[in-house]
Amino acid sequence: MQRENLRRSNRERTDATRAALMAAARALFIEKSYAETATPEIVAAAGVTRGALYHHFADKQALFRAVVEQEAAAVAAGIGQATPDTKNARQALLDGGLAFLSAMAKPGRTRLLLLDGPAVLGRAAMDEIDARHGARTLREGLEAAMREGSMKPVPLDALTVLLSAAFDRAALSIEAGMAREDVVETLGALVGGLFPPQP
Amino acid sequence: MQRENLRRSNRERTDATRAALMAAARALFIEKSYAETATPEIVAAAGVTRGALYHHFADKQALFRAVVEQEAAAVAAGIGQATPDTKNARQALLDGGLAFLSAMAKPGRTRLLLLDGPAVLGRAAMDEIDARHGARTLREGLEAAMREGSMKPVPLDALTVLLSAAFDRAALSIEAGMAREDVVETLGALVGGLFPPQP
DNA sequence: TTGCATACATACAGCCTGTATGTTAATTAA
DNA sequence: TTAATTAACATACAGGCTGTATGTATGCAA
Repeated sequence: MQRENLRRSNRERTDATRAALMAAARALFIEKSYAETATPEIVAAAGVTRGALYHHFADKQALFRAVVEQEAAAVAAGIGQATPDTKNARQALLDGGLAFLSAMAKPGRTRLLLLDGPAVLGRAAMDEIDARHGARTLREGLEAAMREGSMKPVPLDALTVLLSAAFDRAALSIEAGMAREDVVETLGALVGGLFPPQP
Repeated sequence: MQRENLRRSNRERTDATRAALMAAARALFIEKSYAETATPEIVAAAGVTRGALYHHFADKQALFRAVVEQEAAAVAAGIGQATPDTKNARQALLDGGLAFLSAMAKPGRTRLLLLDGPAVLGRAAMDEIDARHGARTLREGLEAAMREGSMKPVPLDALTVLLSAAFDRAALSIEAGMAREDVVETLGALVGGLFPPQP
């Protein structure tokens, strides 16, 4: 009856157990927040014991970090896939932004990446995480636009961070019920304002 | 020895105890985050017992909410004080933004209002809190600018939320070590972009 | 001054996290 | 192939924390 586990290599068992833990944790963290989710619940949902959890992850926070990291990678993948980058810089930026909003529309991602993530891991850690995954997209888009000369020259790091914050809040607001079209129009105005009209 | 408390009215005792609890909690929440601060620490720092805490606040989260509310009010007061609103709409917006950044520079405010607040109380609750205190400033500034006709017409709610997010992240970034002048310049470009050049 | 409400202090129950210890199966060395 | 080692768990335990229940003393109102 338990035999299903027996004839698997260690590597397979590890992968399966970690995946089960991360899936269960993800669902609960989304449903009830990190703080209100207890490890006994997680392991029950994953069908393992707390021993397995603490064997594979240093502590509850490490499990959370793994989930967040996986989610950030998924968002980055969603954006990268939807960006054929064959247009002018301004349009590419907006298209990337829309892809970001679509990716963030998957339920729970805003809570993991924008609410609990910064509080549990710290903003510096979150910055590092999405610098490693997605944020390059935005930064490179802005850099390209500035080099091409169509955009006002402003400090690149600061602009990346501030626009990123606006897109983050855009995702949050849409999830909270604000009209997506209004949010998108406003993002367009914000980004468009950085491109002076051609004489 | 304990006599200092005895000859005070109930109202005075309540005020003093609540203030002591909130001050102690504020310091610890800032130093170590909400999650890592235990109520025994708080009451020890405040010089009372947990009985007093749970007499005056429903639970730990209610104490946190009171601290956050107080802090939001302080920020709003700081902004309101520094805004003589005698200039054009665009300059008034930027001045208000600078006042916001100065107010948020007080140590710990970013953690309370921008990191732990949204995670512990939820973004909806935070929105409601600073709608009740500060956010009106920004919203009204934008509304004035749009009515005056100098600013592009965009959905007001969306613009308020997105610019607010940018200012929030600006405060966070400055605290994290980013050059304030770069951040301010970029905010100026972002806001300025919403004002089309006069022909 | 008598009775009730307020402002606490103390004690307790349940839960949660992280660690220590034990057991079985897979891997590696001989 | 077998012996030794390590990985992958499961179980038991120690401390700490939260919220509640209960007890007590002081302010206040009649």
